Amino acid sequence: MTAGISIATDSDLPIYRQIYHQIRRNVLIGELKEGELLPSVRALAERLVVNPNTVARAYQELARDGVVDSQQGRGIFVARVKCVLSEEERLRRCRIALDLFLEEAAFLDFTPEEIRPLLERSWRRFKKQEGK
Amino acid sequence: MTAGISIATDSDLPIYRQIYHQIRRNVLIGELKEGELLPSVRALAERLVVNPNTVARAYQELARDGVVDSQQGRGIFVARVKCVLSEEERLRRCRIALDLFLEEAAFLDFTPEEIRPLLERSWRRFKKQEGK
Amino acid sequence: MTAGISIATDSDLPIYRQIYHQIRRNVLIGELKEGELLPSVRALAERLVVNPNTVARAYQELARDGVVDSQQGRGIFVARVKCVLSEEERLRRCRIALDLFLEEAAFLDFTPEEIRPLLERSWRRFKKQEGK
Amino acid sequence: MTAGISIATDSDLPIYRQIYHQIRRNVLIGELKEGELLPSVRALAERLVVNPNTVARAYQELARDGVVDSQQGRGIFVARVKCVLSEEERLRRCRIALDLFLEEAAFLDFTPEEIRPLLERSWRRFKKQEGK
DNA sequence: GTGGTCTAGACCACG
DNA sequence: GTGGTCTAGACCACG
Repeated sequence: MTAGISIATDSDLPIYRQIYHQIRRNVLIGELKEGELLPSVRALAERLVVNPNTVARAYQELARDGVVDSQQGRGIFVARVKCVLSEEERLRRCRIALDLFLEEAAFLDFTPEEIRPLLERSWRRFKKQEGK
Repeated sequence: MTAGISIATDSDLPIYRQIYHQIRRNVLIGELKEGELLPSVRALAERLVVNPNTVARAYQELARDGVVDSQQGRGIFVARVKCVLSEEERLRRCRIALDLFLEEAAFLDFTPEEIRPLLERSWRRFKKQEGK
Repeated sequence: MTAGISIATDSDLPIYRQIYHQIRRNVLIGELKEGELLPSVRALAERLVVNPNTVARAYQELARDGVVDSQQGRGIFVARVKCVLSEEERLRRCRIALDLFLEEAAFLDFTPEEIRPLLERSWRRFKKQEGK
Repeated sequence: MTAGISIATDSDLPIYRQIYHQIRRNVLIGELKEGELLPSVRALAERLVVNPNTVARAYQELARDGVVDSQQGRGIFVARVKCVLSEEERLRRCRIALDLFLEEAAFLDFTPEEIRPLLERSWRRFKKQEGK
């Protein structure tokens, strides 16, 4: 299901990154199941009212990151089994992402005590991931 | 102390944003103290081997975000009083940052159980902020 | 409509701030409607006979203040939803602006009685804003 | 009395303009009376912990605008009888100042209804001016 | 000395 | 086509 994808014109992320993240997120929370067929580039572009090249680029990066599998002439399928990065790389990237978040939270004057409940709530959405 | 600032030319963040984040982080963890004088635009530009305009832009954004005070003819000082955003905006931005982090963590196959210790450790660095 | 923008080279405000204020004002009085496309950086620069960087800087500050949305590769659109500042900050800034005005008015030997009608007349232009 | 003068390091106004405005304001609200002797450049510079040149410049502009009267060797006195500008110029400058204020207020999402009480309160300070 | 503004012009990212 | 980044370098305002 890609029905939930929406473009925020005021985002600082380029459109293709917004599409990338929303599809990746839907895969990660189990909204999009492994093997599921994604809409064609043209179909999704039409629905989101964006340039087909933009959708194509999002799909391309999703394929590069192993989130989807593009099968010539058949379509684009949810692939995502598991992350192929080395332990070291996984940890490194996780720390970078975590640091960015904490810096922003600190800038916004959030304390750990305030963040904890936000975190708990958001985590629930990703829990489906846990069993894997 | 701004000795730790370093530029990654291969980063997806522009140079001025890298400088911005590194200084902001140092202020938020208390590495740079309120009232402290930052290196001059020219001095930092020379050290980082970037154009003075690039450093000036980073300083400028730090100033508009209330992290530093820029004083014509004197220099740039650490300011950081508190966030001027509305509750609504603070929460909105925190959620965006949190979602970005969690999606990345999920993509990297981290489970909440694995993230928790990383989080606890990283928080400590920002705890100095808490008393405010 | 941005036809009315004009640059005073003898002003104490820098060019990019003049552009900033004139566009912001047009948005606030409803002359520029939400969603409307602004002239491109290059087009406006040519019209005003200033460097494109100068226009870009004005647009950039308008974007960070939520007055416009900048969309990579598409253009810049009128956004203006609402102010994201805290009550405290809104009040603080309003007072600063008010004090500046009243001091100038007093310097010019205006009495409250003289100012009142000027104020009433000028307010009408911003009234469109009120329903929001 | 110039005891109330204070420098805000985080202001976007240069120091000499801050001094200028604070003295001018004190004269306009009657805090500083006509004929009163102001502190010497050196004395005020020492008190405010700023460069004497900075104070000198503020005094110079106050003299140019007819707010103070610098008497060689005797000192600097509050002059201020009345504004010497033409009707046309007074009105023009008042309108510019008013427009700047209203634009800022509108940007901050203030409505005329909210501004009115702020205005009434601030006006009281300048009422001493009224009888002139 | 300090930071702020502006120009000219290159090059890239996005759609 | 669009906006975003960066450099090089001039010149000004401030202290």
